[in-house]
Amino acid sequence: MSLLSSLNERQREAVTHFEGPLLVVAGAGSGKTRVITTRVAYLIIERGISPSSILAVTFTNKAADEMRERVLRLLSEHGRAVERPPIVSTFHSFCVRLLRQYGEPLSEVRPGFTTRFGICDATDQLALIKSVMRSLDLSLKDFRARDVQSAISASKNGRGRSASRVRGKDGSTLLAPIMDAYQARLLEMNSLDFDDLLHVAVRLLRYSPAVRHAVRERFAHVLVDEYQDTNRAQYQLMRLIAHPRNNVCVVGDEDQSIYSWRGADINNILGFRGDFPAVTTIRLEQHYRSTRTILEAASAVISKNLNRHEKELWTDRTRGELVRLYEARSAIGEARFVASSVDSLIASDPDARVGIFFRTNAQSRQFEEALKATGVDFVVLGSVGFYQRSEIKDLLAYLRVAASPEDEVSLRRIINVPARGIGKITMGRVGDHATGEGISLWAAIGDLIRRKLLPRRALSALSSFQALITGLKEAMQSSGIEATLTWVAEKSGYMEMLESGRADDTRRLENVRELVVAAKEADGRAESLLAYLDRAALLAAVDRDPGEVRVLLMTLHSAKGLEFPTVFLTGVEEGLIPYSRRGDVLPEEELEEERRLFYVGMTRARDRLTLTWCRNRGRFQGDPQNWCDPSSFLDEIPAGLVSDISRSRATNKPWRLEPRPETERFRPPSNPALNPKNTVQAVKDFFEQSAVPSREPVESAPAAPAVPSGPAAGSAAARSSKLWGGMRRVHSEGRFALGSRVRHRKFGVGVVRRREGRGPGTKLSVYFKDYGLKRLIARAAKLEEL
DNA sequence: GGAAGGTGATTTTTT
DNA sequence: ATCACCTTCC
Repeated sequence: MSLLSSLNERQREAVTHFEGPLLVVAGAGSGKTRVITTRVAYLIIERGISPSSILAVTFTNKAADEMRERVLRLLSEHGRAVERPPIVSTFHSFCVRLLRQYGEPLSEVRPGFTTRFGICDATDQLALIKSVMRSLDLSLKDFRARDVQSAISASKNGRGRSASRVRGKDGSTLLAPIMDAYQARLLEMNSLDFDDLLHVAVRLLRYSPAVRHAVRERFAHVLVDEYQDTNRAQYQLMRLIAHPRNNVCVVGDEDQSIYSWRGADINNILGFRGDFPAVTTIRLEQHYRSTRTILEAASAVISKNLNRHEKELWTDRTRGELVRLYEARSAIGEARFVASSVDSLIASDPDARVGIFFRTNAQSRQFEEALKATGVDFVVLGSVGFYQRSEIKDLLAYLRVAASPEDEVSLRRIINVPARGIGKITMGRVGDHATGEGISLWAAIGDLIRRKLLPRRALSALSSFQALITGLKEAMQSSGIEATLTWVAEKSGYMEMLESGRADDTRRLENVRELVVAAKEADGRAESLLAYLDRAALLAAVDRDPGEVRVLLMTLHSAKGLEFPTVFLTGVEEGLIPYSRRGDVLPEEELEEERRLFYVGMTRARDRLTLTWCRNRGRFQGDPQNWCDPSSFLDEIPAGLVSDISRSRATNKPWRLEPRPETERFRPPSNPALNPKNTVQAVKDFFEQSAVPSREPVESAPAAPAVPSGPAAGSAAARSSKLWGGMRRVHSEGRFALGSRVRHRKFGVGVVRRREGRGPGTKLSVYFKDYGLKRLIARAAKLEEL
């Protein structure tokens, strides 16, 4: 069978275009990935391009893996075995390879740079920012490290937007000094953060003619998937590599651009023609995925965006079922509805695959619990990534420190984990010494020990740490990754800490075991330690393989690029805008991005799409600011395409709380002529004129005993009504019979109501008469039986 | 000085 | 759930 036979005419054009720039505007479900993979195979088979001189970049490791696999399958189907396959990778991992292989000349312009640089991931970055802020005598209370982090990223990507958010109480902007110090620290420890990977790669290509030449010689064709999500640095990189042949093929869809907060610049796609005047543009407008109903509903939503090319997707698929709407009373009700629907669906259809989408990772928990209760097998993509979990990062940090002791972030991370007597004060002194002598922390430790400049106790603690790392280095020389890892987990006392710890550490122990398995696999591939650490740093949770499981939970962001016969798009009230932005006025740009996100979610569905929401969500229940109603984007879908809203029986009961008055909600002006800048002003005026919705006290308390007494109504404390008696869960050293009375040092007398597990770390649910319903007690409680 | 316990605040999306 | 910061105990 010919490579091209299953393609439509437009797709074939895109595949067979040979030299010169090519822009493929590929709407959702128009066969984008198929075009790009077939094109790679076509270039190799029909045009005789050497596989290894083709570079294809995507945004996620998952997409890269899939593309690589599909290309190789196509090649083998057409009887073409390849020794050196095309390079299919993410921008970031491509940059790492580039810098490790060709990076040497950079040491001339970037002092201290070597090709053994470390990678500073988001968590490391946050830790480093906090450490920098402390050394600048800035309290974390005055500035939020997260804000600084996004401001640094925004600034590196040429967007000053969030810089203004970083202000002290006096209104001063202190971003510049923090950034300078942060960048200096990265340089000192020869580390690159995610943004740097891109920028430094660009810098390398600009600086070194030899490298530039070599890379351009190497890659005859460059292909970029999800082009609408490229930021400036990625764009520059692409141009630098493709120049001067400009054999560059970009495939994208501005309607699916959902990463502007990461610096993705929609103008890269809207303005591609300006940069490559000779470009051939091909539009893929035939939609293969969804039923006509789903496609029309999604198109109706996205057509409200102003900042886009007119584009009309069409399909010859049948109308199919209406888009279903479901309103639950609470988040739990929503989750139960989804779970029971999924349950009956997969019971009746053995081939059913279901995607459950939500806006934020935190929202997945309710669905996990409901699915578990129903007995449905599922996999959660994302949430806290395996390689981001603290126990995993801790152990990898040991390896990093041994591989390069200058890695200050990793050093600080593990120097006192498990606790070995090196506290804040000692570390402060070590830090001062390092700064004073102009040496690294690791060198400072050695120096302090040699010259005996600290109290004896601190010195001996530091010495034992130093000995541990030295021992680790030796272990690393002589054995594989798995053995090294096991060695350090034992010798550092880390395993002991987890094993002797509380009940909630069993999960961590399992994770450590999983890490050891991963290390074993890396050994099996004869991977170097450095390569292993690179991969761990760049691997997001989303990239884990779901295997054969048919029900997948994920955020809308990680849903891009996937498709499911059945999709539940949840939490659509307020048009998906997350809690933290509720009540904020979104600038038009951000509103459009929310709409694109909604669009991405809808167009993942092949046959069945259900939109769900609830009126009262999670811990914000009862807060008038967070009463929800399904408006915004839902209103934009023509009525003929959606079912009537169905509600749970509970929901049909009268509301305990009044819905939020309609007049207090801001609707962005829909006049296309309106300048975004004026819009901001219009928004301000709106809130000046109408009374700003206030956080008035809640009249009826949530379903619970009345509040006996408490702080002023309207405050956070009053909203959560925390002075009830209630069930506490405590981890206990001893075993207590159900119903027995116990005394807690602080909470007084309580009754054991439930017991989970046995032995040390037994979880007890204890009813204390006068304890606030604020949180579970996770630490071992000292209980005595009465 | 360090460790451990306790308290209140905070939480978008990802390489 | 996790973090910063405080108190208390050693």
